[in-house]
Amino acid sequence: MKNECIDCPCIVKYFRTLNKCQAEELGNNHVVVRFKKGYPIIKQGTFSTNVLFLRKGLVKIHITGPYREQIVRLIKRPSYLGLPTTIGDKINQYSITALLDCEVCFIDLNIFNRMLEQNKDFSNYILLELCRSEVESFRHCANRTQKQLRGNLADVLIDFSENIFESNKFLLPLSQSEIGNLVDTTRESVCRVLSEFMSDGIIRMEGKKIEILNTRSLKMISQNG
Amino acid sequence: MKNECIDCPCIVKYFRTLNKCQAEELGNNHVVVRFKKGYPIIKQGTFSTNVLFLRKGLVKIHITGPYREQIVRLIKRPSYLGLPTTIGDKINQYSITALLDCEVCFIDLNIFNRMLEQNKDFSNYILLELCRSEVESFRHCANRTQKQLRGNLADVLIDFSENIFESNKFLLPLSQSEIGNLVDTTRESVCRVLSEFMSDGIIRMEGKKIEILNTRSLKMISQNG
DNA sequence: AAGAAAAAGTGATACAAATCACAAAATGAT
DNA sequence: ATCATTTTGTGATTTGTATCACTTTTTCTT
Repeated sequence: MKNECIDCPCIVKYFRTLNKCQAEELGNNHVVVRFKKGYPIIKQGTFSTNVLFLRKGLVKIHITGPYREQIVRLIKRPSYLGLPTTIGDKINQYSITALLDCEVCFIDLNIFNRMLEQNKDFSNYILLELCRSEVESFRHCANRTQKQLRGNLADVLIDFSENIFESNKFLLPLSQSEIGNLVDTTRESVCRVLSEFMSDGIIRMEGKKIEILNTRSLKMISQNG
Repeated sequence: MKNECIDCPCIVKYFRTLNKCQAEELGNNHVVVRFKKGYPIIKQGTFSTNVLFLRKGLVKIHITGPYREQIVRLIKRPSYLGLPTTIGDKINQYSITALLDCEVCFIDLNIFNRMLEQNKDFSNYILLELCRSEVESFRHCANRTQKQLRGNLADVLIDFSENIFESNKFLLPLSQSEIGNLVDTTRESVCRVLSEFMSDGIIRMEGKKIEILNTRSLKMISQNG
């Protein structure tokens, strides 16, 4: 499963284009690991000494709450994974699981820290990343708790089409109970609302393939709960 | 309202004790502002070029959601305020309001950035702060959406007595509708549950003064929803 | 390709909390 | 001290969603 790679295109290439730091610093101090769809990348409660960078695929960040599993957010490439916990106390506060086949760079924490220290642009960039992601979490959370089911589901569908797949037609890589975990509801309720959306002609479903037929309606539903 | 202060004890003193950076760097590049209970310190959507440090008092972080006001968290001194937004895109993503009389240091963002650049320990400290607060947000959010009202209210009371006032007897600086905004429910429901807690002998109330009579019960309620 | 396991669909029922509607009490302003 | 305003307390009713129970369909395994 593991395979070393000296000249892999992940963050090295990413930084080269963004001009964020000397890509050379990484050298072969990182490793690319492939994860098949559905496999865990990080497990809540475990110890971590690597910074992860998602160079291919899509993952979910989820935490085991008091009663059910809760999906906090989805992250698509290219992006760092779990920065706050790796930089923080090293104990992973959440799990990360592959929703599609993924390729993840594991960067040694020492190297990462050296980069942080030596490169102002880079550390600035990381700081900004953290800020953005916290604000993002706030918004996400506020929306979810204030809207009701139809609104939240509409949001998920819109988000998928706009940000995750950038098309109105996509293969939803989540089961209905996973969608439930994302919008804080049960599998059954997700099913019911999706059926409603279908019979209202807002979406069309074929297995896990979803096509959004009426984005305007979805946005309306998103707005008035 | 405003008054300059060259030798104020806020962050200067704070850093001196924590040995996080040369307190001198701040010099008189910061200003202390006092806010009376109930007054807004930062308003969502406004532009900010200062880093804030709460040296006295208690504040709420709240965002105007699609339907109601939502309190994201309470912050007591000593603590930075709104770091992610000030460091980020400078537009405040949430409001901050004084719950008790407060004193806040306004530090010029340029100075703050210079400190970040020049002092490794300091920037490390800020990085850690950000990480901690993000993870904290996750947990808070997950708990709230998974438990039901009684559990959430119990949590708020426990949090107040343990972290905010460090005593079982406190003057609750929130109205019932504010508590509602904190646990995502209505004023009426908060009232009802508090009454229940009273008649169960778990708490005692005199106006806004709340005394916790049975912490064990509260923890039980917190645990099993 | 066949059988097992997981996911999806859907009705009936239960229930926590929202909403509405007032009255009582507390707090602030003049 | 008095009046106005904001908070609190509580009942009656509605409602969105959870829960339970079962069937059908899809997906995975060997």
